[in-house]
Amino acid sequence: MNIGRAAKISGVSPKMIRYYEQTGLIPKAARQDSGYRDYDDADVHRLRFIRRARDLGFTVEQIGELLGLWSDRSRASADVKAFALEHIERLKEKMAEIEAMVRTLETLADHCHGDDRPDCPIIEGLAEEGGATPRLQPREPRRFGRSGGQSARRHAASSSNRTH
Amino acid sequence: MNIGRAAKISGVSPKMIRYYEQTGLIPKAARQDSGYRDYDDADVHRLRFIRRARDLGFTVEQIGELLGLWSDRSRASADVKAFALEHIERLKEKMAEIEAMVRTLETLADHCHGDDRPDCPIIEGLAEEGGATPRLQPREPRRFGRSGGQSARRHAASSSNRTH
DNA sequence: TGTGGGGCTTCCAACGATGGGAAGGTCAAG
DNA sequence: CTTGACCTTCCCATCGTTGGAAGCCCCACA
Repeated sequence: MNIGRAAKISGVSPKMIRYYEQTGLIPKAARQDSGYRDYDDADVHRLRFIRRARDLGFTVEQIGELLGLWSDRSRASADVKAFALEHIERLKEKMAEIEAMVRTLETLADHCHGDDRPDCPIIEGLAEEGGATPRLQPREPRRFGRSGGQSARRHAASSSNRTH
Repeated sequence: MNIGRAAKISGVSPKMIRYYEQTGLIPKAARQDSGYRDYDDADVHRLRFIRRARDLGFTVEQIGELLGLWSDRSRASADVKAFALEHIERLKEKMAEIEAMVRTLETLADHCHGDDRPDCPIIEGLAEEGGATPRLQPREPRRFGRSGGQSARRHAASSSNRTH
């Protein structure tokens, strides 16, 4: 079947399928006479596996390991379990980080009148001269990107005139 | 003061300070005769503000808005509060997503013996033929990146011989 | 048989925030 | 004057994903 069909039934976009192939996560697809990639049920099965793993927050690199564990019929279930538990720990750390943010923000927001007067403990908390807070996470990227909004991307910030 | 000093006392790396300037988040820094960027206490104050906002999970774009709210002495505290509450909602959504992952993974892990036998409900859950699960989040990037491991990247997976 | 539209191909760029590093200028202490 | 720490600009990489351009392929319909 064509890549579009495989994409539809696996839930992985054609773009990503090509990307996974390119990076070596999946083997190079067979080709039809036309040059089109050709997928069978086993391929789609693997793609669905990948998609589920992504949905559970595994990185592509980790999915490579999971695929290895999947196809390794001699590996112990303990190996898989350890891998999963390790990942769960990472996820929980991430949750804890976000939870800390939420707690801080809610505390600030609780003290904010939220009326039409200008003084605001939220902004003051950010602007605060004293404590600095610089070593809360001295070397943690922490990122975790966006996720909610799927629409409205495009031309992010190219203006370069902000406080200017 | 030089950028290095400003970086140290604000907690924002020199790289990021230049990046923020380049993208217009902060105005162009003054320059010394040498061509070095020159920062005063107000600049550092703003950088610290930015850093705290980052630590609370705001994107650079949002921080631009926060800086606007900060310097706008006529805006209502309700505006700031609404902005913060909106952000809190996004964070909670993110937490909920991660929590769902954790729950799924823990369920799978609970059913896994974790011994030296090969059969493993975790892998089977990912490989599962039936339900598909494809429409749990039909169009959600969901990403949220890495966070724990900072070392070990490089040459991700270029082998292209995996299940091959 | 021609044609149109959709699918496929590859390649290149962008997103966001950050770090690494090269090539070169500046400064202060020895 | 040299040395080393700092600064400058510029480019590249990360990670997963999407968008788009230029060009080929395929099928259905007239």
